[in-house]
Amino acid sequence: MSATPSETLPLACRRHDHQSCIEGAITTAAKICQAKAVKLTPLRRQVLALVWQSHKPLGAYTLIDMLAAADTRRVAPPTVYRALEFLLEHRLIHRIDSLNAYIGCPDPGHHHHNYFLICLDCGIAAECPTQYLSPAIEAAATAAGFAISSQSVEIVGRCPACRKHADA
Amino acid sequence: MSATPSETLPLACRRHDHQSCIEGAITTAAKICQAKAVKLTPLRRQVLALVWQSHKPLGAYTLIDMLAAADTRRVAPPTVYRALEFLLEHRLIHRIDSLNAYIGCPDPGHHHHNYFLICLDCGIAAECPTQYLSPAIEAAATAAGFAISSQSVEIVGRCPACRKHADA
DNA sequence: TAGACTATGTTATTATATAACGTTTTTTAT
DNA sequence: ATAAAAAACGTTATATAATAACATAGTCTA
Ligand SMILES: [Zn+2]
Ligand SMILES: [Zn+2]
Ligand SMILES: [Zn+2]
Ligand SMILES: [Zn+2]
Repeated sequence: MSATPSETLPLACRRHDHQSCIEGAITTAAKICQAKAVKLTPLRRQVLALVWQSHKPLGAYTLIDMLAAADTRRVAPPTVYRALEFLLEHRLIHRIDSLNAYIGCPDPGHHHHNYFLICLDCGIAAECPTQYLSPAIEAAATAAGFAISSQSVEIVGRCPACRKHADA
Repeated sequence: MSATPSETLPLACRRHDHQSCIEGAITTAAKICQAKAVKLTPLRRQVLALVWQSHKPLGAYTLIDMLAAADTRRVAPPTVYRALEFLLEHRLIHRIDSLNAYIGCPDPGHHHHNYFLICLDCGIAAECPTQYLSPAIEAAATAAGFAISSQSVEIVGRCPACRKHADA
């Protein structure tokens, strides 16, 4: 395995202060919602925080269980799906189609696409920088005469950390 | 809209003799299965033919309904899912994660990835040539230190034919 | 404060997929 | 040819993901 400069390693794959991931995500979300004059209600905020509990995508029903564990109240599916819908609409989270799961967006301020690197060992999903992929996708669509409306890339493999373990 | 040379237009988007798509797919599948010494049973062949009824991805339960309509016998989900699993395993079909649906592979002989252009108007899904995307995806994964195991690109938009209608 | 609107609660249902086990058919080994 | 094994398919039940339809509560505005 060739070394990868640590600056290019996805944050999700590096040791980091994850608490500040969570706090930053909530703070940013609050700002964005305020700017848009939409409401980040307690429920929506709580679901966002739960989605951010790790860098692993979580399913809707897992979130329901987590809500139940946190609150001693069990919400029904529509409740959490509505919160997810809101968070998706305002691009605060992404949906990973191949996993039926949801993950926090680390950069909701800037419009970008659904590009993910997903580790089949540890389950983390890291957003994939746009620079390599976006031009290629546009070229492919243009060549075929398609007008792009949305796009998604899901690369499944083994993350740097898990590769190290596997090698050892 | 800029003109696209018709040679680069996906077959799915052009007028064509679709009967020969179906027949070609079955013939090729039969050859591949023979070469691998695996069995393209009547059920598997029938599911493959149904998947190929159009260039639109079909869900498993739609296939069950189509089997029922064709045969006056209704198979249970596991039956069709097993056939789909076989066809997926031998790369005779692809799964479109964003649609929970399945589509025939026009070139099962050559290993390639799950790259699709999907029309949100007419529903067709065209395989996307590898040349633009594959290097970009490899570059993105390498930069992040990921070892790729599988990859999928789903570009949703409007196909050339539907763009024409929309323009008119 | 009435009316409109938004958000959440509640119940039921739909859609997608798999587990577990039984039967039939095909293949392989004797 | 026949027994054992494997593969394919049938059947029932269930898991998992998502939404429809309607009720209630909170919020904003006129
Ligand atoms: Zn973090
Ligand atoms: Zn990993
Ligand atoms: Zn065709
Ligand atoms: Zn179309």
